[in-house]
Amino acid sequence: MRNDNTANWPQEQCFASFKHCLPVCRESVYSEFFEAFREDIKVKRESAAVKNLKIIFDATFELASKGGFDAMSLRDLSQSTGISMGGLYNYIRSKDMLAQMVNDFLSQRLAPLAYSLNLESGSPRQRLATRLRIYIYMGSLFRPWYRFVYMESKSMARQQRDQAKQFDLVDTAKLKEVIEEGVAAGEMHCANSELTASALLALIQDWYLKSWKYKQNETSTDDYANFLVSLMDKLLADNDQHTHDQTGYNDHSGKNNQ
Amino acid sequence: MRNDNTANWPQEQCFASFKHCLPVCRESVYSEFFEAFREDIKVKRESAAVKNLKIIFDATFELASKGGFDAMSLRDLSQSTGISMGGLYNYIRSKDMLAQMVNDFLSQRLAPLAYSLNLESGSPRQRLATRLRIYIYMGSLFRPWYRFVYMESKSMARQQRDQAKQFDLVDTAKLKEVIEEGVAAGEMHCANSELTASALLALIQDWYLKSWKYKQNETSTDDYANFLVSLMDKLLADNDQHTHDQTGYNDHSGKNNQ
DNA sequence: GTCTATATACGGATAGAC
DNA sequence: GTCTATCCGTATATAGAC
Repeated sequence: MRNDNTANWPQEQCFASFKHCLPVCRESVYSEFFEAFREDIKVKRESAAVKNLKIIFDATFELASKGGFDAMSLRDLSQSTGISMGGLYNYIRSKDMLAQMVNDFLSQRLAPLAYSLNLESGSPRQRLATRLRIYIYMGSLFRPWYRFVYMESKSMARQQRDQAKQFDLVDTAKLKEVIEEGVAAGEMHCANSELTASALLALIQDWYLKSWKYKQNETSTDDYANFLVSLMDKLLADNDQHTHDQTGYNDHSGKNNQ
Repeated sequence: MRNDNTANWPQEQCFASFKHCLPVCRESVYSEFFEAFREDIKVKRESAAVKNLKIIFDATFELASKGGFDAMSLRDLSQSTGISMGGLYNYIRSKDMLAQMVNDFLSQRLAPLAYSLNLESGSPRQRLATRLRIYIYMGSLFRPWYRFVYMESKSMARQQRDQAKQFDLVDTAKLKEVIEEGVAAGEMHCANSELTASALLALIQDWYLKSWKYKQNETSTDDYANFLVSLMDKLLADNDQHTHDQTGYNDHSGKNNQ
């Protein structure tokens, strides 16, 4: 369903071009999903399965987003999808597994897609900007998935829970690494790369966590990505003229960080 | 239990001085809580009530932080507190009310405390920095309360849920207002005050949402507050030399914002 | 003021008809 | 492949003893 001039994304960095290069789109995602979980899904006819998977998981995201996954009963889900309780169990092994499927699919199938794009070319500054954009674009495309995993990972088995924290740390570390390459190259300035990377990640997550807010004030995906990149540029600017004076406030920034 | 040179906080802006000026501390908070909910609490002897309220709510925060409020059963809570099921119902009207008490106490009692401090003196830049610090310091003092309300507001009654979003918008608007004063005064530069305010709020929230992470990398409250203020200074710096060039990327920032 | 025992309902899961 | 009917555990909440 997609072309694969995948390796050449950084041509013109906007949401539209990103979608065009990514090998999966919002519409084809449940075909991938079916393939990933063939073994667990009792229904074997692909057309029927894909159709119902979409109904079931879209409804799950909807219901879980108000009240949380734990508050959602399978009876709610049954009613909301029009699929009977017994029917649901042909698509999921258990309620817990339903959550785990979302988590696993996002972390093992969707998120890695982004890394199939070419991330390693260009200056550190360019690579950092590209990374930020990819996170935002992925968040826009698969927002309910990201949101669900962020909000509900705590409800999952210990293994998944630890994994979620691990991903947070890994993502932070990756951003930090590029920042430090930029600093080493003399292209950036940064007093605390750990906290700066953390902040960038927090702003990435805010994009899919507070979609209601950004929808309300009509911030588009490209608006947000552009804002985030320009924020990054300001944070990492190399002007040593430390902006304003510190106006009497004690700045212990030397103590920051590990 | 506290002095009240409340009106003069912005003396030396660090966590220690903030705690000293605030009329409530972590230890006295459940006395305030008891007073706020006298009517709902069947136990009338204050000493016993305050002691058990602390046990009950601290345990609630602990249990809700892993698994979520909805996944926590009152049996869990009973076991964890050493108070019987029947006993618990002398302190709360229902499980739902338990969550609502946290929400109401934070929004009506704790959060307003910060506004008793003097926020209106100084330049816009100073006032903005003071606001950011207050949010961070309040987050450090009452982290479980803030965390709970952020994570569990979706599980509450519609009224509380809408209120939580409302507070987010109000906080954003307040930050935005000060930013725009700074811009008007020629003290700051900002292309999109709405998104900038949103970003600052997201970073404030990250402080109490990801405490595990900041504990792990040994970022202290003052470290984070200082970082956030310096980040703000960079974002709002008035140098029109737009940092780096945009290196081939299309920047639609003119289209940003509503 | 705190406990034990219990009423009542609801949720997850499955068996078996169609 | 989907539905209905049902089992059974667990949850909230309360009544009443001490």
